[in-house]
Amino acid sequence: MKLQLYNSYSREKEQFKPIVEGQVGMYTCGPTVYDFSHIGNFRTFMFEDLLKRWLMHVGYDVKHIMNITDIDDKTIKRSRDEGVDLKTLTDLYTKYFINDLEWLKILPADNYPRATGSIDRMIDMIKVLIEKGHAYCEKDGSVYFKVNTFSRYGKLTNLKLNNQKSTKRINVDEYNKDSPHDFALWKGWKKEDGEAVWDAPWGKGRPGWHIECSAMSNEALGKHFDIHCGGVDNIFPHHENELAQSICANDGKFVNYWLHSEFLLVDGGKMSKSLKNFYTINDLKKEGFNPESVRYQLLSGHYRTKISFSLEKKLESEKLIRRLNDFNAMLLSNGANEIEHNQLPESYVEFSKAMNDDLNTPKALAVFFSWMKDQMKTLNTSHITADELGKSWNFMSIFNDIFAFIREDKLELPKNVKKLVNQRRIARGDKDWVLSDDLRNQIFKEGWLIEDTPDGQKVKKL
RNA sequence: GGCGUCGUACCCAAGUGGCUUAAGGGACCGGUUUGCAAAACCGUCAUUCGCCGGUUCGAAUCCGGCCGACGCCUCCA
Repeated sequence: MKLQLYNSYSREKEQFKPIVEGQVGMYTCGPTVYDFSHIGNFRTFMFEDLLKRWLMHVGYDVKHIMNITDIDDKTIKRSRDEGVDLKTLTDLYTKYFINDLEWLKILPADNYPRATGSIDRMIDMIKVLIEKGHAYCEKDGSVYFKVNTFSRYGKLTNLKLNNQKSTKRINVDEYNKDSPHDFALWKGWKKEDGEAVWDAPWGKGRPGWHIECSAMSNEALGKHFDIHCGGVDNIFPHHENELAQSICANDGKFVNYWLHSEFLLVDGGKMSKSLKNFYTINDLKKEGFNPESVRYQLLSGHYRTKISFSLEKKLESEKLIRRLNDFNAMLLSNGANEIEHNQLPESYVEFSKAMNDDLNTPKALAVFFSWMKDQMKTLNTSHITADELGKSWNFMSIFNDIFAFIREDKLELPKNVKKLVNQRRIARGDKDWVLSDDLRNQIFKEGWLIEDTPDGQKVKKL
């Protein structure tokens, strides 16, 4: 089975075919760096990471670009509120963002272009749009995209413009646009914008939100590329507008596959800063999460279904991660990694089929776990051939290349814990079970788990 | 008002016409093992897929109605 991906544009699963054989150009909408990103944001980035890892696994050379939005209403407001200049603020939160990605073991993009680095390209595109009659200038120096000049407008979103209800968020009187649906390509300078200002032929100001992605994807991946991802909330208006302006400016094709991940819910509802029902990576670290169990929580539901994040699921995911790591350790202790082998167990076929079916991770995980159970049984109860071990190791390695659930931290026992473990070894030799149990409790309180095996004590980090 | 998604065991979650008298994970309970634990293993855990009706030889899966949850409709991943 070949890779099938659900394309938001056609609203169906399509077989994936890259523009250039063997290569994939992938653009993913990155964060607005005015604050810490939360776990909901990371769900999307995790999905994109999964997609990229799978594309790489099936043999594609992936070029991945993730933009950093460092100029918009929120960044400007925040820098004004805090009295910090815009660049200092956005540099800081960009750094935090990259650190969080690293902690979550999300593979870095090939490039993280910043919006402020592509202003010239944006101005060029806007110029073209004005020349072609797709955009118009207003007295205040703003430039708007004229939505009714693009007949396909609304196709991605499946919205019929004349059928829309006016919501509180859209106050027609505030704008001097021809139509309320027209969106800003360029925003004329206002006093609140301070020094966030660039010169353009139609007046000074700053870019609108959507034009940055058109400009940056264009620069990095060309006018026509394979995959564009984001969260579902980006479909409208962001991606719809991006698509319209890109196609109109470039007279042609833009993106072949639009992929969107669903929301992450907390307490059954959408995360929002105003409800304070969101977690940052720092919050999760404080709660004692390890990156692998966060990865598991985010990847154990299909990317197009809403999932709930909860602290209660922490135990479930940790248990699973521990079991996986035990299995991995078991393979290692049997020397599985030293066997040269290029075959895979039969279960891999089913695993790969699930992944190729629009990244069906719950199914793929089920296949792997079920296989793992059989393997563990064999390892525990009977002899396993070198041939089987080699195959198992290959599957385990591939699995970890995709999901990264194996903990890498080399855990050094703290001195005091080491001492307690030694004392316990002696107590056990003396069959002093009372002392032994007491020491086990003490070690547990230090955050380490003791398992007694025929080969002696095994110590694991909780 | 328009567009759309979803409702499967105590919890999470696949399956979308016969291969399923419903995967996988977690919790619970019983057993093997253990000095006791832990881990591991074995067993148990939905005659049933929100409700009602229809299509069909056959439906969790298709159609209709109802109930419930959620999202989008101009700057939120």
